[in-house]
Amino acid sequence: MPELPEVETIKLGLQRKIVGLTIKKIQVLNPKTFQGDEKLTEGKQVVGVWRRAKMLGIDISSRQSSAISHQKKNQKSLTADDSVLMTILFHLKMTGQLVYVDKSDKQKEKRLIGGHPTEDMRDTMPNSHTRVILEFSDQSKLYFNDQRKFGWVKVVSYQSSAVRQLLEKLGPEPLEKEFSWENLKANLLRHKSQPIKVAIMDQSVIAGVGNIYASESLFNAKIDPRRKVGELTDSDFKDVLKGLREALTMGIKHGGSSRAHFVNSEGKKGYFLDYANVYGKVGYLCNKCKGKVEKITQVGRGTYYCPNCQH
DNA sequence: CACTTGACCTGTCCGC
DNA sequence: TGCGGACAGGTCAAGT
Repeated sequence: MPELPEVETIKLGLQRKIVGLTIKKIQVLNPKTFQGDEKLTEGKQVVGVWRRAKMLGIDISSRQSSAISHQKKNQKSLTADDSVLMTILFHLKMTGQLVYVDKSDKQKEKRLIGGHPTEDMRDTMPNSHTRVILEFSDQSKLYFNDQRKFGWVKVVSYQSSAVRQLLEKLGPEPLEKEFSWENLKANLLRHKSQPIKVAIMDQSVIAGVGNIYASESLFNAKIDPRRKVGELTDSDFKDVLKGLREALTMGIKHGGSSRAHFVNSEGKKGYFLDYANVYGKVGYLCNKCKGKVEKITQVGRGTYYCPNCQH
């Protein structure tokens, strides 16, 4: 499931809710989902929530409230602040969910996302797919659910080289202003013979793009997903970056994509797919040209595109 | 090396 | 209705 916009949606939700809370304990229901020492988190305070690529981190510190306002500002970079020693790192892979439940949720407010009434799974937590539960000292809980058990939760130290390597091999964040089409071109050209669709899903080229947004981005860019990176012109690279940013921004705006599993931190779906041009639309008529949207397979994954619009 | 396939898991949907 | 197979947002590791 979760690509950049979905993880970003969760991050934004959690930043509002759990920063400042103290962790009482972590309950591990599926040992294979969890790595590290959960005891290290007990009594620690959440000082920040960040996203990098499709990973989400919850920073914890034993230091009291003074650290919080400072930490809230910039959660992306690994700050030099030595009060942040540990982070709880999550990867949701295909079916992971992070659902936060506190007592006030009993009086469920009816909210709309993208004009749609939303479902709410908070009152059915935990369920048969719950793998890890973070319990906070105010009795609220954060549930990590994952039907397929591909996802993971790790308690790690920033000092550990394993974590640094994990984060360092990721490409740049596509929504950062400093990231230019020249950067994108340079990274893509390391994979000249790959089809562009495959190359933009490579996390070392750009961070956070998965199967849905790869298809949508190339539709925006009017570029055929099968074209080899080495054949693209500068104008194409510019279009790819613009298309990526459009798709990812729209994804965040509509609260992510819920094909089957994705829900935000409030247990509610996202509606980007209602606005998708090609993903999941085989046989539908293209919004732009009224031609037929087609599906092909690349590296074993479905790619959707409009042969008439994309060249 | 680059590229492909399989593995990790569970669930749903579709065709026979 | 039942059963087998394909497929599903992601990433590794191993094989060719």
